[in-house]
Amino acid sequence: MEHLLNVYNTLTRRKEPFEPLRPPHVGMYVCGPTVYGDAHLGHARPAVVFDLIYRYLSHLGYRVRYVRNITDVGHLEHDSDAGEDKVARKARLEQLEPMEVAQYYSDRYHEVMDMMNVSKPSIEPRASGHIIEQMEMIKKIMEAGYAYEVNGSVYFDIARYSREHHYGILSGRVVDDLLTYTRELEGQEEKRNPADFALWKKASSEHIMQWPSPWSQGFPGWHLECSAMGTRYLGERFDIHGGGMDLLFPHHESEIAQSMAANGIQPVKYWLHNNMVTLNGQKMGKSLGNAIPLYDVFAGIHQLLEKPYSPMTIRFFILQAHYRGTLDFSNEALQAAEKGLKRLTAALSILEKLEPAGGSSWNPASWRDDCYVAMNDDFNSPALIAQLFEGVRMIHALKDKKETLVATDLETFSNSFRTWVVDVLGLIPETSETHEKLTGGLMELIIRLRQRARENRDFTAADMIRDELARMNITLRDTRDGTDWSAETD
RNA sequence: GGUCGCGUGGCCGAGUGGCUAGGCAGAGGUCUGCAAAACCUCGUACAGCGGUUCGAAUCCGCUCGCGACCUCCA
Repeated sequence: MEHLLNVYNTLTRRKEPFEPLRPPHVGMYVCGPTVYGDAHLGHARPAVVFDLIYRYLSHLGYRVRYVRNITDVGHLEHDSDAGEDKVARKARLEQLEPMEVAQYYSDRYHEVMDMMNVSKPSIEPRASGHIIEQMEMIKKIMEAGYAYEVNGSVYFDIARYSREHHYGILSGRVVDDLLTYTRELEGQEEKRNPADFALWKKASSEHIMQWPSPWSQGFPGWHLECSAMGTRYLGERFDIHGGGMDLLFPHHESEIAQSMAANGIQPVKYWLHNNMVTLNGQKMGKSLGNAIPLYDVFAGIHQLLEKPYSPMTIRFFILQAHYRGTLDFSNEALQAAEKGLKRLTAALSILEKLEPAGGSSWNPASWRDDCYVAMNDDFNSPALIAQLFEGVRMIHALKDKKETLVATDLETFSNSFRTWVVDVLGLIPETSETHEKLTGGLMELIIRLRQRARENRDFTAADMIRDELARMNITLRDTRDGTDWSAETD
């Protein structure tokens, strides 16, 4: 497995050669959605980004176990009703079982992810299904002396932990600052220190989701589920942990602390974080009313959208930016992405029809190598896409016979181009095979009829065919050697 | 206030010491019944001010602007 993949590790704040702990296996854990609402544009980013990483690692030959959790318990609504679970709160409002809500939004999440061709994780564990693992971890942390119980709730003891370990190793926080930071919040009086976080919370009587435990009838703290499920499925130490930058502190920082306390080992070798999404230069947030649900994006029914944007357009748009930079959504930018994607996928079908020549005028292997150079530099998908557009130019040049490739070179180029676009970037015109075959046959017939009309200089008929097809979003292009067609795929 | 990051041509977005990123939009041209596509050519950008250097968008400092996190938001 000779390659030179470098990844930016948040833990060390630098790019490092990627060397898995147990090659060829790679364990990757990514923080998934909290299922109490529909996924919006902000959720699309980590899903697509870590899908890219998963696909690329697999492409390199690694056997990746990709774990992405579903949080269906434990998130507290702190702004209004103190100590109430987000899922529970929504459930009460809609008079549904909490699990019904979680199931509904899980299904909706999966649906939009499928539409964007986001690969399913190898394992998708639910927090509510791993209460036992979480309680076991709390016990270990308590036995090690890093947690204390107050009134049925268990808190992680930051001050104690900081004596032997570095709380802040990931986020760059200074513990002394955290400990002296005296911002008063409700329900803090039980903690020895404001920086301490809950491992287990005693549930109030109206709290719907609760489980029995040695400490109280209650529910686990939020940071715990990822530590417990990551350990369960990937081991005490695994390769990659991903998520949004907003989770860096306190969530991921606390995960490290919990695992260190329970298992005595740094749980993750490479921490990868995707940057945030903005809309028209503005932070995206529910309170600002600009967190557009993906369903609305695909349907184009939001005020801020001029038109619908297809799932593939959103995917492509996300991939056109590097994952560690902020990404700004705007109509102008999305429309540019839409056209660029169209050009890229159109090249894919031209590629299939190319004929080999007697000689090669250039070397596709070096083109392919440049693609690897791009991706090996911390998954630089925008650089890869730039390289693919060079490939598009070449495809057109080959079609026009301005460049040539012998059969073996053409195969190399064709396979490589297709692999990058379809397998690694996951950009795929979503049509079924039989459907494609039928359409192809029909289109061939229509084009032949129109060609006959043109030969008879019956341009009225010829244009009518083209215009009617255009109304069905099918575009005809007359070229020197026949007529091409393409259809919108959204 | 603390920690971290960012500011690139009309828009988006790579690049991190010398060599055209790329996409979209725009202009001109080739092709063409028309159209569309494709192809060719064209903008000489890097927040501001200093400094280091033979040479800086790229390193250093300051200023301005933007953003993330600071108890549960991807």
